[in-house]
Amino acid sequence: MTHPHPIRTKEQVLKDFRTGEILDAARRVIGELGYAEASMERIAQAAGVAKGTLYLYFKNKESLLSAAFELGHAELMGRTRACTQRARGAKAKLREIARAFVEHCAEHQAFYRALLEQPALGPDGFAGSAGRARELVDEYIRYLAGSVERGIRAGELRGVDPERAARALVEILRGVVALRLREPDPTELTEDVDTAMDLFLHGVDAGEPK
Amino acid sequence: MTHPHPIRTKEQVLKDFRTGEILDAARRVIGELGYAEASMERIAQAAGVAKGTLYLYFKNKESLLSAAFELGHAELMGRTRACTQRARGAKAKLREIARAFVEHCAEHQAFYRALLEQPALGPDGFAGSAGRARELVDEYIRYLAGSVERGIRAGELRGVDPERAARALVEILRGVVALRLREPDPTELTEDVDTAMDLFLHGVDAGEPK
DNA sequence: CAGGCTGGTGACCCATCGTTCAGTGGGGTG
DNA sequence: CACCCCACTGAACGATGGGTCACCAGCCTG
Repeated sequence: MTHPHPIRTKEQVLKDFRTGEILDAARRVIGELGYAEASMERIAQAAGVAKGTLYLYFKNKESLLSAAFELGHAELMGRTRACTQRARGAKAKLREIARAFVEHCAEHQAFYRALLEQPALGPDGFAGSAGRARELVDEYIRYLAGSVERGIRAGELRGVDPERAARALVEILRGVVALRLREPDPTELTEDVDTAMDLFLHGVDAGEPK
Repeated sequence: MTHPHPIRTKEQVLKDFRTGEILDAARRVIGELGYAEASMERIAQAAGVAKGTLYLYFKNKESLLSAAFELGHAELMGRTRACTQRARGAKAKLREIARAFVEHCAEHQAFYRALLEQPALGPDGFAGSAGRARELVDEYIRYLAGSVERGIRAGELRGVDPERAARALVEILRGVVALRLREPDPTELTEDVDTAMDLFLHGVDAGEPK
């Protein structure tokens, strides 16, 4: 994504760099102030540029925010794919994925609150980038559903609807993240993830392990 | 709630009536347009009064919206309590509660999207009524946790953390509602609730029924 | 070094929204 | 019938925020 072609030097590189800086600033601002308070002015300030400069790199606010979502999504997907490859067995994979999800959300703080709220939002939600955000969430859920489905075929998980199960897992994790964001540091992250996975797995597990 | 005292006639009754009309209008507008688009102007329009009139009944936007949340919450709690009394056994109770929840959300359409999104919102979320909304959601969750706890003591449910389990259930149902609001009429409501409860119960059930 | 080109600037424009308040009209009272 | 009272109105106001554009400065070129 950073190197689509090894050609185009100088201006292009600089442009990409500035774009990245702005997107990072946007995520920071959204994370700290919440979506509603994330004005173009504040984002520009956080990025150390003037408001007008944002419009040299993005058509408007909506496209800037969409790009910010896209970036966060790409990072999460990368991490998730790594988990899938690293761990052995469907249950272990899902547990790793859950941990990665909660960690990723915690790292980017409240930025993901916005993303997590999105799937329920209405006609245009905020500004119109809701549509894209929903697609990204759906893509993530479909990816998890794939893991669930393979687990089912391997006989490791019960024969549930993979997509609904994946959605339920994401919703549960969303709840965990929401709670963790609200309260300073209630319990260890691992413990929260374990509890959530215990609840989830016994609704999906094919049977008692022994 | 409608009749705190049988005294105070005329003005008071009229005032209560207008207040109710405005709150209904507010819920309608929030439901149809989403929270971000729910301006005082639109709410006034929907209620058939002038914008200024709203300020005769509510101090400001925040208190109006808080009152609207309060109303919806009271309705949901009433329905939920009825379910708790009607059904026999923890699992049956929870199933009824789940159905009532999804139905109630469906009836008030997207209004509950806003409420459901709330728990994850940031410092002040929108306008500041987020704090109150969070409290209401928490109260609802605590109520469910009570049902779960009694189920555990009765040996009907596994010994999980009641509050976390209740939260997980609400989150799962939230996902169901979000999906139903997004797509016209994917499946029968009962089926969705059953699927969700199947996923949830097998994570809480004390053991195989046979 | 002169001149233009280009990325960056921030004051400005306009729309929107929450909130206010001087005015009004219709129903109740004497 | 005249008067007043007050619920209601909606124009107006200040604040805020997205988007624009005339201007500026630094650098490359000739």
